[in-house]
Amino acid sequence: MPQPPLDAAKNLFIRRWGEMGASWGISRTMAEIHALLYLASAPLCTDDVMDQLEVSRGNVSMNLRQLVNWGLIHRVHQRGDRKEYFEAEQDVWQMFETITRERRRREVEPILETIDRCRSTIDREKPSLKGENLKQARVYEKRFDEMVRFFELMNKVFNLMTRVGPTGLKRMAGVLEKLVK
Amino acid sequence: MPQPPLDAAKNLFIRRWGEMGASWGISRTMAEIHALLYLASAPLCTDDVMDQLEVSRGNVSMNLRQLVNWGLIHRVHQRGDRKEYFEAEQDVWQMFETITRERRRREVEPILETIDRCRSTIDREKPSLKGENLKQARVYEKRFDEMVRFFELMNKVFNLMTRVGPTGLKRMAGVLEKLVK
DNA sequence: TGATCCTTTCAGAATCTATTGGAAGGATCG
DNA sequence: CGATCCTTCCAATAGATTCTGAAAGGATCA
Repeated sequence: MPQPPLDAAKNLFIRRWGEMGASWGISRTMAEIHALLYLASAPLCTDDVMDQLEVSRGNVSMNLRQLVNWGLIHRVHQRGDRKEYFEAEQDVWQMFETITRERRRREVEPILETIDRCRSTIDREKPSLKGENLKQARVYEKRFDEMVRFFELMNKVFNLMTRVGPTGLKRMAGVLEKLVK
Repeated sequence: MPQPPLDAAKNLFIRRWGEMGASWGISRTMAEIHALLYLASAPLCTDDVMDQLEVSRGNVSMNLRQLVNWGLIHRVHQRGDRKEYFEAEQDVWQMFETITRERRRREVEPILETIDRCRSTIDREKPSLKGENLKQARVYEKRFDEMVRFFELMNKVFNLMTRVGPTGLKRMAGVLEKLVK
């Protein structure tokens, strides 16, 4: 007994959000659960999710946990009910902050650390190299340094972006627009 | 007969870049090939890649093609040689532009289009709803609108970022830093 | 034209990831 | 305490992705 009109929109959004998640590292189901909770006007419990998305209990449990770990959804206790309920972070900017923070921690930091190690190796070996090898070392140095500089600037910009929020960002967009001209 | 010192750094970077790619939607091998070419001081051919990464010819061929499609590497003809060679885009900012453009096209645009459709559905149905359903409709409206606004602002900011490049961005970081205080 | 060299394609195999469903673990209640 | 209700874990399996290797397709050369 679904109410067709609104559910059509809801399901469409959920499906698309799931696909999008899949092209990130997020599993389709995890993204769908997130979408479902994002749209929900009240917290949902495990069974609600199971019914609406038609996935198993174990699967829902796992993915809810991951979402909680990421900080994209929160556990909510409904008084007078033993079940646990979940609700999504509603503020899109908060979501953005959470996602970029997590992704940077999981993806950017390791690569920066790796490049750092690579740089040290090269610095260490460079004095004893000559000819072709020295040339090669110089190329590596240049590439690594450019990449580090890029990531560090990006890090900074994203930090600032989350701190100034949407209003600040809009103002910033204004400034940039003048720069472009 | 590898020259150990530099290869250690190279291989470390390649491996890490591969892992990172995997946590995006990019296959490990594709990312590794990209890393290999990014570090290379001269264009490489299919066999070079096969040898260095120990993957099959077919695999290399497929992934090179994808990388070319993305615009992350370019075909290069070495005069006096029938083979095709490949070199990576060296400019990190150019890389960034390419990647964000592609990802926005593949990921952000579809979701915006979907939300648009969802919005229309709701607008269309809203007049005929009442009570609980109307309330629900209003919640959906709010959520969708917030999300659209977010993506549109982001789109704008990214466009500007790629247009002003690193120098502009640094200047912008300065402006933002003042805003934060 | 035939020989050579290189690239692309693709079906099947290997590998990796996600999902299920049942069993085990904890709470809370009477 | 046992009964009930809910969550989590996990081994087996289903499903998806990636990779291989061989065959076919194109170029270029003499």
